[in-house]
Amino acid sequence: MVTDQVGTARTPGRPRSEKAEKAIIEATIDMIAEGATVSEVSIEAIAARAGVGKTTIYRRWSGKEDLVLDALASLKAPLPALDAPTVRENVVRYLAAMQHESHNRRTRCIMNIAMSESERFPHLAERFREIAIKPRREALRSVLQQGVASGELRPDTDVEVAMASLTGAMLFFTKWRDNDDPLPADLADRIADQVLSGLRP
Amino acid sequence: MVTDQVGTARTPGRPRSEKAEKAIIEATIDMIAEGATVSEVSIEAIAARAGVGKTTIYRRWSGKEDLVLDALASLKAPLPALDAPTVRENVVRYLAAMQHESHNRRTRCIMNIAMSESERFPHLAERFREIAIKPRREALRSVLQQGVASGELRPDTDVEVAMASLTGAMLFFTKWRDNDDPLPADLADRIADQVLSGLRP
DNA sequence: GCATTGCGAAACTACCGCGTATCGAAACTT
DNA sequence: AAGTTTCGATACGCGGTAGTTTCGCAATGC
Repeated sequence: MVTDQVGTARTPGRPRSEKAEKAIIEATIDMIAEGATVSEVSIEAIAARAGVGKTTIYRRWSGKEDLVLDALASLKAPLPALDAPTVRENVVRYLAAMQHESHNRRTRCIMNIAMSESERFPHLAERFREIAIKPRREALRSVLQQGVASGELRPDTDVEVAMASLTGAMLFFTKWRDNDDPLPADLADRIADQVLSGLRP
Repeated sequence: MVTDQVGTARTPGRPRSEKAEKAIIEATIDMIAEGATVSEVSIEAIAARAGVGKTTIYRRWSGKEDLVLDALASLKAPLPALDAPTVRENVVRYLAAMQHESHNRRTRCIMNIAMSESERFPHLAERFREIAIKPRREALRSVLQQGVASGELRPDTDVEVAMASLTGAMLFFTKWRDNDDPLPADLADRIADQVLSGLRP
């Protein structure tokens, strides 16, 4: 946004506070991560939580959607390294990362929006998948496709269905399990092994 | 609520309109099915849509949450008949029903609440799983357990992981596919076959 | 007929969020 | 020192919703 062009004359007057800007974005992300809908997050609440005047928000963003969009752009999901020699090991890493990050603040934020707001804020949701979802899917897709190419997976494997089975299973556990028991530590292994080996004898 | 005790003296005055009551519940369900959050559904909007005065609503329910709870209780999800001879066929029926009902009004309502509101309205979400989710899960669990007992599935099958892989995969397609292409008609078969057979050669 | 209760509509108070405007103070450039 | 811009705080008008009350009318039992 603000380009501190080196050597160029700075604008006169008090410079905008980076600290305030960060506090605003942090507050926004926090509230969404805590389960608030985009509709429910109010500019007033963000301002209060960030210890900032509303003016400071409106000076930077035109409205709520604009702010949320910027806040989301600041979320960069680190991908796990999928460079293990076997497909199984890479899949386990991927699933374990999913499980581990299901407690993460940013990840919860991502999940909440991706799952709930796609109908109400299609523009937001789309941009959002581009940033947070797509890279991960493509990494997993690549792992599976290489597995097919190398013969480690069956040649007639439907990669899309395989991805859905693996990630869908982990999502199922992390988001919709009935009880509140902690998930088993080896859940990623169990899902990977069972999907890879199948259910039939 | 109202107990028309047979033989007992009816209360004097005009009886409450069943038609109005149904219209109110229908309106509530419709709005949630169309993607509205519980927070976003307003009593005023419900009254307007049902062609009813607000008084008529407050005379019956104490508030929004109370009303939504009753509305949800009226949703009875019909289970597909899982009496086919093979596990595969029963699984396909189950998944096909999921896919088919992903367009259904009531089902969308169920999904929206189960996925989005669990953190904000835990009481609501819990009662809700009891009504709508649990019976289905148990039906599928039973199918898989019988498959293990009969030897059609491996004896070391992890039934919970298997359920997650199957239903998670279908959910993945019906709720989070990237594009808007129609889903393949044989999606249920493909998921079932691949999860049953596994990915390995 | 009369009392009682429910009906839809409307008005009412109370509250909350939006987006704007204004304030005195603070942080910069020149 | 003068001028400019941002700061946080506060107040404003507007619109929307909650929940209550009042109105005139409809439906029932006695």
